[in-house]
Amino acid sequence: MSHELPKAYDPSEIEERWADTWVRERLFDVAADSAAHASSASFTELLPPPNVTGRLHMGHMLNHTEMDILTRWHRMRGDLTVWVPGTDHAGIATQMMVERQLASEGTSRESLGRVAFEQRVWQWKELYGGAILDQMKRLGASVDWSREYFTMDERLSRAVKEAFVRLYEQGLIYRGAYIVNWDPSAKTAVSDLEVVHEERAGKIYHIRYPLADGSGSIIVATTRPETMLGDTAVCVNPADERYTALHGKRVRLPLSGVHGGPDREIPIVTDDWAKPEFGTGAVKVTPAHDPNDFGIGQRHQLPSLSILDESAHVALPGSAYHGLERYTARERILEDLKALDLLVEVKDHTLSIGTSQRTGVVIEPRLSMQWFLKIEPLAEKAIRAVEEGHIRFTPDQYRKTYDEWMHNIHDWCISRQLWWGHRIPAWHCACGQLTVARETPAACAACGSTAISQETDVLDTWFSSGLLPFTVFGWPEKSLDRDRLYPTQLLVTGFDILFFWVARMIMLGCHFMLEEPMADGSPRTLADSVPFREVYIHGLVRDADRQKMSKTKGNVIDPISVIERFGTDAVRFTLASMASPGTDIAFSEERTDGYRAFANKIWNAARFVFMQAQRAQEAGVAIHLASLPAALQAGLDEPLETRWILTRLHQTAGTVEQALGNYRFDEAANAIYQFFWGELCDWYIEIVKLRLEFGEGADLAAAGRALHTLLAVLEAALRLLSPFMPFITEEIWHALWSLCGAPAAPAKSIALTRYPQPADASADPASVAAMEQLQQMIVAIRAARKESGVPEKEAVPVRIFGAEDVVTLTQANTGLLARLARVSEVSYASAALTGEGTRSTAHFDIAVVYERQIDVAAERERLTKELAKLEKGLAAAEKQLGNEAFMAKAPAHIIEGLRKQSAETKMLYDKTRAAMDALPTL
RNA sequence: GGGCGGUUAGCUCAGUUGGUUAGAGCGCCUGCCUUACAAGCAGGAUGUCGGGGGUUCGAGUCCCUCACUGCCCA
Repeated sequence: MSHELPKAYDPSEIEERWADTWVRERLFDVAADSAAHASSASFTELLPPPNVTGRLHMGHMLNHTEMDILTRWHRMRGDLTVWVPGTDHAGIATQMMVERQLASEGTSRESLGRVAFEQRVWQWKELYGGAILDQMKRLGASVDWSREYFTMDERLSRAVKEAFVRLYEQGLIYRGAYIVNWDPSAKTAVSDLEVVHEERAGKIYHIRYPLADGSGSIIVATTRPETMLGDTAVCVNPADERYTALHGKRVRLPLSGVHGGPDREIPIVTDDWAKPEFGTGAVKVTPAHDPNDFGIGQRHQLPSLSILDESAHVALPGSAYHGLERYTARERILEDLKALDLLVEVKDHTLSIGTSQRTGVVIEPRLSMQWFLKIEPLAEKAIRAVEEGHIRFTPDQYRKTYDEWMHNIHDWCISRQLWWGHRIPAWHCACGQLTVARETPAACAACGSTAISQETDVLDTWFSSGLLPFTVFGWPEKSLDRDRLYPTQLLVTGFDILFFWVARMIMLGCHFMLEEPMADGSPRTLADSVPFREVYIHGLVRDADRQKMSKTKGNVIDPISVIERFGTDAVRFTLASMASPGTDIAFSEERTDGYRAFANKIWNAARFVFMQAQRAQEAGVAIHLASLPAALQAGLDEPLETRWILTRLHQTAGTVEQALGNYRFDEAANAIYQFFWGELCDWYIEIVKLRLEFGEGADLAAAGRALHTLLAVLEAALRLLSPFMPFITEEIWHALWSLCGAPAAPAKSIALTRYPQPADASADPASVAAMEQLQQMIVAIRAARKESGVPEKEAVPVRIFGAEDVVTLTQANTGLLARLARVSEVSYASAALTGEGTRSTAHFDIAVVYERQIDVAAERERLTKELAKLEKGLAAAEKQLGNEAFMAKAPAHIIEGLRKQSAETKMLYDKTRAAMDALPTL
């Protein structure tokens, strides 16, 4: 009993079934020892770990589609292929999520306490953390689930601790009070990268500060008047002559008195940072709340006065503003300044404001004690790794972006004041000693006190994810995985995490792995220390109008819902076909609909082939599926269409091979699309119908050969397509192998078969030229028929004029002309054909013999247009050929080509002219 | 302010080191239910390659400039 495909293509049923099967059968797991012994090339990829709180969006879908195409391609080429999935604990995001949940229950993390809160987050993770990976399975991602990780896993946590301690021991981690970006909502420091700068309309205020000696005043300009409570100086440019007389004087800072005491006196200092042309040329200096002012403060030994607490409320006991939120404080201060007549001017001003990437609130620069990673020694190696070509970027332009950033990098603030994350392995003692250790110490290393407490800060999430390329393979332990799978081959990601993640992995990978010997014990070079050898950066998925998707705009496309409507295969193919390196993707449903139609086309082509196989078997023709590889090799005695389709398969495999090697998903997808639909379905299947004659007296041997070619080409085309459309190809492929009732497919999955290589199919370039000639002729006849008003079904006689090769070709393929162009009879003319119902090319003329009148006016219009076009081409060619410089300098093949083309154009022009003249005048 | 892209058919995009008369999909127009597929088949229309200048025998492709537009960094 042969496997029958249902008449209707229904992706949802097929896809869910196979997605489950692939995971259940663990098809893409690679055992560690098989990895060690494999002699083939390895292809390892790390999935950019989605946040455990995440939901799949179109960006993931693009990323996963591209990675999966490459993974499946490499696997089918026989490489040792490992794609490692996992999720990121996502410090702030997850903590916020759980805190929100707690709030809805009327409680908070503070009332729960740290330990209980952490437990609560783990519970949350167990319940909801798998959502995004479940969604991934629906995409068909062929990952190695046996290697799945979570960044807070015991094993990875140990590695994180080890990395931290080593960096500390190497003097690369230090702790200190600096101005950091403070998120007053999450109440934690964040790194420079987590601050999003945006332009906002604001105001600049000119405020008069009276001189302490009563001799006058100085006017400072500021966009943040509330910070004046923390001013410890006023600064002017030393070269600014307006203020020379004030150098060294002091001002009395308005509103700064506490407990009814006097206002503070602060000095006027000179520093180049004050720009004479900005505002009044005099700026207030608030070292505790502005990074630039902090610099001035350090240069002039000014005190730092913190006046805002961790939630950005004024913290200045005894002050009238104590306890006010920062913007309320601003209003009150402005009112009071006005009342004192100290607010000189208020002007509109566009200011660049930093907001928190996670919470969206305005970042408050704040002086606080934090842990930093000294970045320059790491950056140096990371720069060199790319410079020396150990890591290649595609598109190449990102190399420059990377380089630029790496050269202007600042120390990385790695501590976060959160409860969810890798807690920093450092212990404080009352004696002031800090103990950094791999294992929890029993006592203070300096004074022996057991009253030590662990640092409350946790590490930036990106610190642990930056280590992943080696920690997932077991670092710091030695392991087979590490020897065999590091460095990974490729990283596929969006540019948005180029700095967050890609750059950090490079720095940390080069730093840590350089110390690790190779599998054979030899020292590792920088080339083998890199976390990956290639980085492919894809664009953004936008909506159909090229708008960025955002929740506020309400134009977010949910991949799962699109998948439900069109099928995963169609969505994958859409993304692949539009994924041209360096460009964003405007995701359109119309286009997706088109690729669902493509899937449907494939489905029906398969149904057709299977029906033919059934017919053949009923007629007693045996089908030998084992002979399919041999059927891809055709001798010159095979029919033209056989040699042609095999040649095209050969060429298409080559195009796809090259395209995928260059990350040209679009070219690869389009080549397969064109081959499958435009050639296999539109031409080959139509032609082969002629051969599939299993009736009485038919040539069953020839029909059997044609059927085997058809089966072989279909089977190869499915393999070619399977990385792009894994589900439908899997379904049809299995159906194909059960055709003869022999249920043994050569593999558990099409994904575990061999990817078609050009040499798998024989190539006969002459067949392509001949076939093109025939195609042109058929198209010409169809057009002429239409123009003469021949009903679709009616067969008509055709006259042909052409050289001997044309005659030979048509004579050998009359059946083909009859079937595809409904030609009842061919006769040959001895002279060029003109007149009604005629079509000409440079090589032949055809005329349909049909008595009905054609639309002379329309025909005249068509010919006129045609003539104009030919004339233009002819003129251009003649001008070129008449150009002595061109003739002298252009390469021979160009000249030759142009000559040939010019001659053909001339011939066609004459024919068209004649056809025009032959039209009856009105 | 510094840097990097983009501008090609109605729409979304290709166009390899400059080389013959610029392509695809969708959409549009016309005719067909030809039993694998109407989610289809066949035929057809559509471009001063953003403007200007330059290099070259030859420019969509290289250079300069202007305009518009997007992004990154400060």
